[in-house]
Amino acid sequence: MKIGEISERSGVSVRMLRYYETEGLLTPLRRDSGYRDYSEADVEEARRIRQLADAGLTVEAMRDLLPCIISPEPRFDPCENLRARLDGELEKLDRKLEDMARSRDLIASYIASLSP
DNA sequence: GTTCTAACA
DNA sequence: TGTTAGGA
Repeated sequence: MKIGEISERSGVSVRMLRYYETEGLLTPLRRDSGYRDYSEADVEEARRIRQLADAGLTVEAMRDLLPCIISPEPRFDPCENLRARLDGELEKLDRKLEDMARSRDLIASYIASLSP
């Protein structure tokens, strides 16, 4: 199928689908026309990618995680680092949350000093 | 009308 | 990420 169809079916923009390909996350075949040719499996892969992206994960993190989501059940060999990776992402989010909380308090104090 | 690459306000 | 240019 062409890029437009997989885009609609996966909810991933055409722009992002091309970007993910340059990052090695998706590798569609090429037709003689030069058009990308996606498989049915690519649709599922694209949907997984969308979920990870929705979770705020970077392409780098997705590269580690995607191989572990192939089958919802068995996740052993290639996924020893999955826990570590997710823990790392969680820590990154925690730090971000702390920074945002500080910004929030700062802005709140500015507002408070506005009209006494 | 769709897709491609490259590049930008 | 969107959008646009210029081709195919």
